[in-house]
Amino acid sequence: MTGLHPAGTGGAPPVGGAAPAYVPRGRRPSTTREQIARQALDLFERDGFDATTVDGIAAAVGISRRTFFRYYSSKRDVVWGEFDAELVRLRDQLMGAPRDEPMMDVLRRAVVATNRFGAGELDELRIRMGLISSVPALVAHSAVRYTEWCEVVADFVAGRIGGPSEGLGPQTVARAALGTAMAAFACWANHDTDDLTGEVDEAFRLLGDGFDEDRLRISASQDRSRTSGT
Amino acid sequence: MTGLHPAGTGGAPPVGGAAPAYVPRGRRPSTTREQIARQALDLFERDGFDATTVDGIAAAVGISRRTFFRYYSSKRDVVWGEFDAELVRLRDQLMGAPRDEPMMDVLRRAVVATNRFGAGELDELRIRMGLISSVPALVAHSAVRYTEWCEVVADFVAGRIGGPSEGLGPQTVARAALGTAMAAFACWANHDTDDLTGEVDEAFRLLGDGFDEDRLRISASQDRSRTSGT
DNA sequence: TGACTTTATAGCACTCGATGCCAAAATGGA
DNA sequence: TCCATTTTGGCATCGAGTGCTATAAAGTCA
Repeated sequence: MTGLHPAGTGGAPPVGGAAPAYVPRGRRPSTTREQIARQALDLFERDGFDATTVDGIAAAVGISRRTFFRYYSSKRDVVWGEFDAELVRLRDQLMGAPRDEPMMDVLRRAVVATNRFGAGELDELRIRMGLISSVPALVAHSAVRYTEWCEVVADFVAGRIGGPSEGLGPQTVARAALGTAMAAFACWANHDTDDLTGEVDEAFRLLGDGFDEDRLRISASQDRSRTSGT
Repeated sequence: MTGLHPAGTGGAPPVGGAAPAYVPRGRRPSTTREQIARQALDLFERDGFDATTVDGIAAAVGISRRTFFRYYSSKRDVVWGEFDAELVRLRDQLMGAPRDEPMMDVLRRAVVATNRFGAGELDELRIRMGLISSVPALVAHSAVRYTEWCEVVADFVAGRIGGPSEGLGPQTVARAALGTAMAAFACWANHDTDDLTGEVDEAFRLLGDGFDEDRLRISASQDRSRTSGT
């Protein structure tokens, strides 16, 4: 069985050296966030997000409804997985960039870098993103989750151009960048493209060019040739 | 009393000419959307959005809880008022622009035009936008409402550059434009600026310039001088 | 082995938003 | 007065989410 403490499967607690290794005490958790997420995503795919009840998820996992809410604070949050960790990565990417690299280049590279996933993760990610960008309840919730994302970007922009991160400039860049990333994700999740980072990269280049019309036409015609041709 | 049929206060039904004037039949509505909205916004301001219950709103208006949901399909929707009408205006503005005017200029002018309000409306609008951009439940719901807005813009962009409106280009422009508009609104609603259209105009100019760093610095320094100076 | 502490869980009661259903009230017309 | 029409109100129901409490499972220490 899975779902035991990180220490192992009922073995002796780690006693070694001076390292303050965490010794688990008390009753062991009967499941994990990952286990719940897998079950829930299966049900979401099979029955739809709205038709799946928390009771149903809990029953499928073998826990009580009340326990579910101790692992995830809402049904919506299940779809988001470990999003918080990605915010940290984004901030690191943005703050770690050389000061002389153009701001929008840093932004593009950072978003691309934080969205590089292994082939194994892409399938599940596509399911998650497909849900987030199509189920109304999740579309709604996304605005809340992405608020933190915007704050990270706005802080970065404010650090580059001066002034408070609440100013019009940083806020506009942050929200426009968010929209750009969301568009790339939605296109990737709902269409037949395989290249997520490519979509993100392209979208941010369009943004950085101020959505130059000629540039957009070229991008659109490449889309067409890639979809129909070859 | 207000809240009667458009025809008047119990007067004779309009019988004139061949015009298919709507003759009201059946029981008269006991209130209006506007009346409910006013009461609700008062309560939202006084007690906060979450602390205000639908029962409370209904009681304040003098209707039943069930009737409330016949006027607004959710508590959140009250804050949005007659948003649908604005979508029509936006589409008209975009589609009515001359073909040789640059795309991003059309977009900027259209958004500015649809957000020109009289002095009398601005106070209530500020309350609405303040709620929408700060209360989590409303931030969430905004994503759903703004989806339609994005579709209008994406259709316009697709018409300009060719290709489907679901393509990466139109979707990216639409969502980035939405973010830009949202940032301008939030800055106006939460800060001390009076000039809503000015904020929107400036934000879209920044976007159209591809968020040029020098341009952003100038904008930020103007912010500072306007806030502190004079 | 038997307390004792710690941690996770289950179950219950409750609030609130939202929906479906049906009876009752109000209105104009025949 | 009876009828068709429309709005309203009340009720029952569902589902998400929360607070509270008792209990189960684990390690520790004597």
